[in-house]
Amino acid sequence: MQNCETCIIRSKAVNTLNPKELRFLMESCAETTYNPRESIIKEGMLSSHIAYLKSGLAMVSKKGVKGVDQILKIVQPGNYLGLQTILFEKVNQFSVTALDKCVVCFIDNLSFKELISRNNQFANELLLFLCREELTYFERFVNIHQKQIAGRIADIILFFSEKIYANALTFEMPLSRGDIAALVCTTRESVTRAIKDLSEIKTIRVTGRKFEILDLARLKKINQSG
Amino acid sequence: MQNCETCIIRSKAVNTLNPKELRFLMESCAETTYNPRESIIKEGMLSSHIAYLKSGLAMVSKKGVKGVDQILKIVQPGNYLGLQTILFEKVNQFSVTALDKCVVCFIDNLSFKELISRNNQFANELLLFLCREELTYFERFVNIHQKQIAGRIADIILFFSEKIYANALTFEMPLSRGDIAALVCTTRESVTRAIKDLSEIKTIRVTGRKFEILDLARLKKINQSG
DNA sequence: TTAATTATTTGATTTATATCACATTTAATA
DNA sequence: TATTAAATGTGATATAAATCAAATAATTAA
Repeated sequence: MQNCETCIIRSKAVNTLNPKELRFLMESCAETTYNPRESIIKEGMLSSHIAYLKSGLAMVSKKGVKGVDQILKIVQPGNYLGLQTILFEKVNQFSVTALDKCVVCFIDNLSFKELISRNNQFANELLLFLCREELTYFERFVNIHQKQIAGRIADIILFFSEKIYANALTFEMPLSRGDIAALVCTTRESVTRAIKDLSEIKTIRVTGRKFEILDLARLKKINQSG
Repeated sequence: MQNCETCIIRSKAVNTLNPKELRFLMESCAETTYNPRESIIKEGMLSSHIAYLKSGLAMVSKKGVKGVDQILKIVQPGNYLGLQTILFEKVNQFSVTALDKCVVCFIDNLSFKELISRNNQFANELLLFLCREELTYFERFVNIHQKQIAGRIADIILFFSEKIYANALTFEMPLSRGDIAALVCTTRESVTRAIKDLSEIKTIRVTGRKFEILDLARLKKINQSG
């Protein structure tokens, strides 16, 4: 059993719970640690719990018609993972894989639903969470097709720099070239070439998985212009 | 003021309201009728209401980096339109346009939020609605890149036949060739060509906007195989 | 350390689709 | 009904990116 009362990365939703509800949550909560590349949620498997990422970095992916996995998003600590599956209790509609060492809290579906119907502030926060997520997908959907590969690569480099590594200009990319391809809807080879192109015009410097942004303004421009 | 009490296309969420709450909803509700191609919600404009599609067909679209509008989805009666904007009260993140003659109910944001916090069954139904929507987007996102144009066109023909026109094999397409392009992420010309290709192998017959499915099995196969 | 995988890079080639330019049909308006 | 405008179709061409194939580089296992 976890101590949700002292958890420092509690979700906004959990923050709305009263002491009694929080104890109820604690009693139906279990914490697990994952190594990099370990599967946290497996698409097609029976789902019984909602996952909450306490620490580490994870990715959400889903199989398409060709059987190839596409990465839907990178998840940071403080986010729910299987929220959308509350509906389809039966099977997971996507996979979640650890990129770092990850600490994940699991809450069983039933208890989670119980909290939703008990506390409407809790439900409200979840609503906001889902709305925000959906708008992010809209953005992503609309842009991924209107940009060519260099633009999309610029986009994810900026994403990691800004969103994941707090505006660091140098960072270690947790994704392989193949992962990046699955994230921006292209092939491994095209990712390599796009990175090479961006390097040749001195916008970035890349050695293996170490990424360094040399010309932030230009990178942003490439991201915008596609 | 509308009569929500007798509305036959009430959302599952609204069905959870008690008589008092329903009256509250009615008092903050206004109904408007739109002609085909009329704008119901305009991206970038200040948003103050949540829209609910009572009848007709509408499309949700959003501008990408290139300034080109992409169609995110086709909305059928019984669905909320601006739900995701509850968060960003300021501006609409997408546009909604009528395809048919549409009847739309508007509820002001504040009253809607009030209902969420008053009735947790209401909030719960909205949660389920958003979850279902998100899973649909996942599906769409993952597949649109793994299929080539013929497969995507097959997909939307099947979508209209099955989902919009109750499995009718003959139907009037409410979208122009350009709209279809915006929906499946391609160009007007490529849509024309794909339709021509499908027609030549006698899978469909198309005259103007009249679509007829001749070989359903084959169309489904093309949809699956990409 | 060496061998054996696995990941990445690079070049050559192919292909699906975008783009351009123009013809034709259909719908809207005077 | 004639005139204009908008939507659609069609061919030629260009191009971004996929695919194929093979060489390096980097990990992992023995």
